Amino acid sequence: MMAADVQASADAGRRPRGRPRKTAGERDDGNRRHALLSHAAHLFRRQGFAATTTRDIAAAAGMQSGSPFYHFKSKNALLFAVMEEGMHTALAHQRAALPPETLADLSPMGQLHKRIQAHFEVLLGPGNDFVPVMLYEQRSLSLRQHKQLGRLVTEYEALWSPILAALHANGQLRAPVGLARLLILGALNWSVQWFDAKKDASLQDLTEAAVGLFIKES
Amino acid sequence: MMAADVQASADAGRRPRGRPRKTAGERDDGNRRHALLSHAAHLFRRQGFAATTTRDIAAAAGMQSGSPFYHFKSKNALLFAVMEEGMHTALAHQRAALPPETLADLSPMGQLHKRIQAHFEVLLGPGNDFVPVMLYEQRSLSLRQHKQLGRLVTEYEALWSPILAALHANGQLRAPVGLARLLILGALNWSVQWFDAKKDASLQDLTEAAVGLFIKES
DNA sequence: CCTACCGATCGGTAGG
DNA sequence: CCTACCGATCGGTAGG
Repeated sequence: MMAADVQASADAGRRPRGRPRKTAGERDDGNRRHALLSHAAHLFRRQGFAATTTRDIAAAAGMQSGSPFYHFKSKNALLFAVMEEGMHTALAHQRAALPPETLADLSPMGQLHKRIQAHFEVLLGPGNDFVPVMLYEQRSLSLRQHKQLGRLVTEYEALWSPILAALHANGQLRAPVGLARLLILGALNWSVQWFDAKKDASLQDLTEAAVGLFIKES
Repeated sequence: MMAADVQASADAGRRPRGRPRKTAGERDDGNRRHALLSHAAHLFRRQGFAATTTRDIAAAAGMQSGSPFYHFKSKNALLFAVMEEGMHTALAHQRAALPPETLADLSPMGQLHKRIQAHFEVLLGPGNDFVPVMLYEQRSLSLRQHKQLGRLVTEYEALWSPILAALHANGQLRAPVGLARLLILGALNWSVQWFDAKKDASLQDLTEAAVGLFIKES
């Protein structure tokens, strides 16, 4: 579900006990590193970046307080890595949900429906803390980090613009395309604040409501 | 524009120089207290609550590091006071923009237009940091604070529901009223993230775009 | 509201 | 990745 869980422990031999020791030739770097990432994402989302300590993250991953800095050069680098993974997940999910070669088979409204559905799935699906962190913690990024992430964000927005332009041309979307995109994505992103997987509506209900809200009768 | 700027220094007599000293009988409590509030709002918005120190706030208000605690019992109490003022401002502005007795003169769509415009004015108008802080820092509230603020939020939402219900009955709003309200307010609130008073559109453009996006032709 | 201060915590590092 | 640690900072308080 969530990007790559690189190689776990391939060599499942007897281990003395206690913490796993890496023997020569065994590389589980990606393993521990990603454990840090995903606990960081969870804590950043719940408490915010500034209110989360590197000790919290280390403890959640079962490490000692200094160990995160073996994998990441700073707390900030950890945040950026979380956000980058969030964007990559979102982009991959959108591309899988609406592959370029199937575009011709769907009406603009059908395409928007797919986009909105995929957006909600990544944003509100179980265990996806990476994207919410990306949306709500950009303030804590350095300027260069912000610019670098901005490239991925632009890429993501570009997936929406042609669809909205077609709807606008159709008369199914009033409002200038640029503002419409910002308002629509805002409506979707804000759902992180109130959507509760238990009560409330399902992701499907949400998707229908959003399409109905934005799109005029054909 | 921004709630109450209680009594400034009524007794504008000669002051020795240096910091103002309160002589017996002179009470400028509200004055300094509100200076703290408004600098806190500004810093909380720019840096986030957790990343802002009480020393930052004190310095911005021209005080020493311990002085904010003379006015507020904790950093958290300061945050709550900022949010409460934010909600009171928003409620007051909505009521002024669409007084109950004028409701009958406007179509549901005209009413929604007024509501959206007033919302943008408070959210994006100059010097209004209180509402953005309220929207984006609720995570840092205690449970009782959150509940107390929740009452004001409910009050605010109640200003929208009848209008949306009327539009729904009219056929001008597709999507269930409850979800529509959440999605619409989300679209508006997210504008804090991207609206730049300089470039981009004006508040007026934004309002037109939002109404056009949500509402079907009459 | 200032002065002077405390205890606790935090991000990060050396050295293995 | 752990151990042991440092310098800096932070929220808050006593006492005036």
